[in-house]
Amino acid sequence: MEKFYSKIKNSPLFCGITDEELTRMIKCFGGYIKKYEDGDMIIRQGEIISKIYLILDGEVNIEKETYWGRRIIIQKLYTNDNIGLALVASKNIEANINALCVGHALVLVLNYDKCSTMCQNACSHHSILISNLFKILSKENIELIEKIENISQKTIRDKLLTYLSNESQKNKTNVFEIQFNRQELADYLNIDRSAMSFELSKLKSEGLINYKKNKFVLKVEL
Amino acid sequence: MEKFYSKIKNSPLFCGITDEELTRMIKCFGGYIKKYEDGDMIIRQGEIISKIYLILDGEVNIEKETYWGRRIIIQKLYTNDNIGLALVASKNIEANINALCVGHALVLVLNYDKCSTMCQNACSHHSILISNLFKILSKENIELIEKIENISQKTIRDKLLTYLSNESQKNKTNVFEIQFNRQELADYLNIDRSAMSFELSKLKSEGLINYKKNKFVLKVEL
DNA sequence: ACATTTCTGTTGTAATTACAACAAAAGGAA
DNA sequence: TTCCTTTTGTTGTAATTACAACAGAAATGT
Repeated sequence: MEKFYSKIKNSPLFCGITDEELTRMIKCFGGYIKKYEDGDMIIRQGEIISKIYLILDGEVNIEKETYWGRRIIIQKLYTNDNIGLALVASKNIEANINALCVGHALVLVLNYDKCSTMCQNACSHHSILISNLFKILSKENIELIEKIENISQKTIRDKLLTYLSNESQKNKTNVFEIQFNRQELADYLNIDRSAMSFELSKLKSEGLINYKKNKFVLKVEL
Repeated sequence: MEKFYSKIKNSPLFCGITDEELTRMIKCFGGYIKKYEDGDMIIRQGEIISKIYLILDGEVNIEKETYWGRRIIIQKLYTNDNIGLALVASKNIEANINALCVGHALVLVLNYDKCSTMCQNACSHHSILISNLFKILSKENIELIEKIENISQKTIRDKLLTYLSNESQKNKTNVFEIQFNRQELADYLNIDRSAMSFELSKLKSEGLINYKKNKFVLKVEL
């Protein structure tokens, strides 16, 4: 556990918390590290979540399956991201998503219940943590709205251009790498993969974009 | 202002805060009440937001306009909801949405900056407030994911059935009223209004649903 | 190197949708 | 009531998409 402290300390979750406090907090939270393998479900739709999950290493997809069996990718999470954070605040709400491990992953698991009941006002660090939770959720909120923008476009072409434009802005350059492979991108934008590939080719042949594998160049500004 | 205290006190934002504390807080936050009329922009895309907006009365649409001029309705807010809460946490982020008043509205405006800088550790109520902010954002987060589920369905029919099913679950009955008129619902689900009307008629004729104006009966379970 | 698997691109067709134009219904104001 | 406006429903057509089936490229293992 101790060898991860430097990593944990640098996460947004524990931002502003000193080393000594961190040690106390992890004990107080009953924190432990869990290893996940490819395809493992970290959170399953319908579960009640009372733990905070912090990704120390690896990649996690937040997904949903439609009634008709299609996969929806809500978002992709990486190191320093929290999994299903919004679910811990409301104690009686069932998870509305699945969290799936992609490849290997290391996750710090904290018992939020323990904290929120035990140290209500006792621990000085508790208020820092809640403040961090607020900031993290804010960021996630803004990202979800961006995703809504991406998938709300009318045509495949518009979805791609909006998505690429948003990625370009986030990377602050028109040359960037995207996080999804083609199938994942299609499941993120809710479109057919082959139709998407076709449209990508068309955009390339028209000179609006260029790409090779996951490296993209956006040659137009929206 | 005083006459709104009972209303303000019952909002999730000030949940768990006593009357005396409330008075102090509103003063400390530089709180005031603002009136908006139909079509007024409460938050405009691109603005830096440092205020907390609490709807005391009325209806507010969170919208976005696409590059190609279509309207996207992200969500609809009512009394006790906060407008653009996620935007205040990150001080340098531009608003990614518009907040439009629908009809008349009364909004309590609080200066979050003032609070977060002045009473960092001084006010006991500050930590309660942050904790409330976390809970509110969590709920909003879950609602955004639900919206993503709704609009991620493949066909108009699936979008409608998923949306109505989710509404039915939230209302805990299969007879319920929806918040949108037809055009708004179409802009929420990102589909053409007339095509949606057509599909609604079809669903009704097939006996899967019934409706009259905004009153719906869902006769199937997804 | 080879074989095998996974990922990506291409094409044709049937299904679905957007759009426009219009009709019908509902609601408000005089 | 009548007129006018807004909202909702209907229909035909052109555009877009999903889907299936396949081909080619890239990655992986032996």
